Amino acid sequence: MKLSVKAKYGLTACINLAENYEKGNLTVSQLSGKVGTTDKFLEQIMAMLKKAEVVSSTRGAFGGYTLTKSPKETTVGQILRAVEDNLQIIDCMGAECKCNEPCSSQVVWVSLQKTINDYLDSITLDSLIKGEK
Amino acid sequence: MKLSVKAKYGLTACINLAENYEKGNLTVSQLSGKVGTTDKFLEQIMAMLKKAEVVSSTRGAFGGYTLTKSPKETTVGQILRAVEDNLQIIDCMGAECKCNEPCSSQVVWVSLQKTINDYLDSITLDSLIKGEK
DNA sequence: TAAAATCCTATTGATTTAATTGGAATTAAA
DNA sequence: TTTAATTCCAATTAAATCAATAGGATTTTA
Repeated sequence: MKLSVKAKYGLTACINLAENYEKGNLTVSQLSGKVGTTDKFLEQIMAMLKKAEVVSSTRGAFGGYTLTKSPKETTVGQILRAVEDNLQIIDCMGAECKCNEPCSSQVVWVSLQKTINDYLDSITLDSLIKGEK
Repeated sequence: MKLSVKAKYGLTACINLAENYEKGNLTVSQLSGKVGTTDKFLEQIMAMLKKAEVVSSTRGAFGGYTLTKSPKETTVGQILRAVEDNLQIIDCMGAECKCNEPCSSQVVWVSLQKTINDYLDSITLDSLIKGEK
């Protein structure tokens, strides 16, 4: 049950955007330097964050990305769900389950999923950049 | 962040062993029928569970598998860690982290890891087969 | 009009997953 | 003592996913 590097790069990028929230835009190439990946790969990750409305962009020269909402209102859960296929831990969880019979372990997947989402939604970017637990 | 099918097959197998705990052994081929996979694939999963001492085996004719400890003492966390590479959600988490600087998001990975493990260790096989939440 | 930037889409190489295959070793019963 | 049933061990493979690379189109400011 590994998180992909998109989670790591996406969260790190958003932490940088949070630190810069009052100051304005950051470009992909500014962010990729901080994050430690290529512009082209981070572009794709930023596109996912934008689609989920976690970040907003302005195009053209002097453009870049900002957080859509303030660091206090942006949670780690919002970010990770945007870049990690909704953080879904298993396919077999709802009506789309292909099991013959309702499987006895499904209650575990459903409750674990909720535990993960609730926990990650309890962490805001603001708390992270202020170094709170 | 998907669980593999080993998690699903492994947990389902263990639930079946829990239901049979007073009655004795179950063979791989009995279990694979319940679980919905092939004998040969389930064999590999049972080997992982055995290595982690979640299950015990007896070889030869009339052999098979049982839970090492009672359903009350066996947790879902023990099972999933056995078959899912210790449930480790990201490589970059301890001394082995390859980051230049200690990354600002590491606190999230460490605390999420603990949240997942603690939650899954709070669920016993006994509670599952009795249908408790 | 030129430079800087996001946006869009396709391809690729490496890794991981989910099996499949073929047998060796062990044990109980006939 | 042989046979059938079973776990144990190790290698291979096909398909899927991941992480990146590539090439350009579009938009905006100076």
